[in-house]
Amino acid sequence: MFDKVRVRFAPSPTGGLHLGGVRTVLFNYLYAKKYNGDFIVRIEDTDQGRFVEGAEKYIFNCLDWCGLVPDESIFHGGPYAPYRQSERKAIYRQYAEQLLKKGNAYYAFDTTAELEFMRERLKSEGSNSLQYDHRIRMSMNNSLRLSAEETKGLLDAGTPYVIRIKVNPGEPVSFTDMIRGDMEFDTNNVDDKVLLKADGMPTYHLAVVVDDYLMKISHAFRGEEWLPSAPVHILLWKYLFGLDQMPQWAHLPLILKPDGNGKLSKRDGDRLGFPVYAMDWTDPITNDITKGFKELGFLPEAFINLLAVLGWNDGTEQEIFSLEELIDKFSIERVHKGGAKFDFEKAKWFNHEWIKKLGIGHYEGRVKEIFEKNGIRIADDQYLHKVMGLIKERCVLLPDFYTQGVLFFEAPNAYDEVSVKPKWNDDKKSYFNDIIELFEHLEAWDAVAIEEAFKLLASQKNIKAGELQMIFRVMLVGGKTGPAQFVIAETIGKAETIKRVRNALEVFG
RNA sequence: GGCGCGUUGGUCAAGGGGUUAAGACGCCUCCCUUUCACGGAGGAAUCACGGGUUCGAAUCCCGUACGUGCUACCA
Repeated sequence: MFDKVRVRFAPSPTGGLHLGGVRTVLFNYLYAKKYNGDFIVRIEDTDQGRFVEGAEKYIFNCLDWCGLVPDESIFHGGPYAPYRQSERKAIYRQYAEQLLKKGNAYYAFDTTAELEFMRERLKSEGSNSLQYDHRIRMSMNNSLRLSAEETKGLLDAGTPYVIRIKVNPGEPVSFTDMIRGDMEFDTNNVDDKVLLKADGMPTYHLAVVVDDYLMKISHAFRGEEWLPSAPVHILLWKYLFGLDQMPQWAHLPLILKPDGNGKLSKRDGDRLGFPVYAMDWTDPITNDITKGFKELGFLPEAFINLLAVLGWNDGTEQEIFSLEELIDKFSIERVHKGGAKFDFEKAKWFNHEWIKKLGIGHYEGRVKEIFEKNGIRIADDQYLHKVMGLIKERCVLLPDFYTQGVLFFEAPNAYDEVSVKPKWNDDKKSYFNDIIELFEHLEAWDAVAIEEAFKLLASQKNIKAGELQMIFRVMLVGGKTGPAQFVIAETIGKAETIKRVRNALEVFG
């Protein structure tokens, strides 16, 4: 039926790109690439009222950062252009008219007020259904109830109208969802959805079906929130192109907020202190910035990984997957049916793992930027590289390289005196005065040699080396943190080590 | 309210009639290290509930509860 796997991601350019959105892209992408298929990005901007400046470009930046490169899109071109629905407006009308002609759709002239009135009436009658459907359409202002002349008259007079699908009650609708299995719907409670709006733009329902057909989409994976309107799409496929042309569906589970219940939203992230968007999003009107995973210091490899295993696993104990491995191992059938709560702690764990796993070169540039943003000029890239190697296993997010690594660039300006004071005495003071001299004459300046000299002097002076080491550490970095103190000394160099010991000596008295 | 979808530790989850019900995150204890982290060894903690079916149910069926999604000329 389809000679090639073709999937699409169809975002609306209305703001930041949500975690759930990225995961939807990811699952589509993985499936397509697994079968050497195409990944298409189509912009669903049929609601001009919600259009947000800059959102399009932003979405592609996010995809780019994630490494999920489209084969066809508004920016990548392709044989089925245009890929922006607002530019395809005329196409949809054609199909709406075809539906009209076949009797599967009708004109509706009801005003907003009339629709509201209808719902009020239904509510007061105690009806369970407030929908515009077969139960009430013959009492509404549409071409089904009106005579042909009346309809023509309204049309000729330029009366605003929409085109609605005519859903026949009792018509069987079913499809096989690749995740949920066989699905059946009762068209008795499917409403006559608007297909073409008064402004001539299609609604999502018409647009997806038409574009999926025209763009030869073979598999359509989308969020679970679309399940209730799936029967409308199936019907449209049936009326317009035939069910044998329809893509295979899969409805992905939702990503839920970590506390309580409900779909994860931007607000939850703000409230709980973690990002929900892939990258920083600046609202063009309010200029409010919403934090993204990237800017918080996530690696794209980790971001992709954590999203992939939220609702999917390969059945083994493996948790760390590269994009290539995911393409190899992904199977849509193994995606869960139930939603998953997002756990930021686990998300950070993935990033930690990827920082350790990846070569420093993968993120060195970003770390350098972070240092410079914090006012530390990196004159020597080699040195930064070396420092990063020393601290990478203790960094969870990229900015941790700064907090863990500043000590290699700047002497401490405060000391953990609470730890040092109880152990500080004249013997120790003289020890450190002597060690300075010893260091100055040390030939080889490496961790092993430094440690040997350090311990030798300790035993000569009959002081426990352990206590001295702690103090030495505080002298070098200000607190009880960081890698092995002799390694620090080696790295910052002889002159700097001596300088820091001298400084500390003055403070400790 | 109606309709849909779902429900294995706190979280992610394996498992699909017979298991001591994996593993991971987080938490706790210990070891390593006189720092922190990494690493290692342990620990606490689970099949929503009620009925069936069956020799046997986390697994199959039916209810109930709970959650969630949709119910727009938004996607």
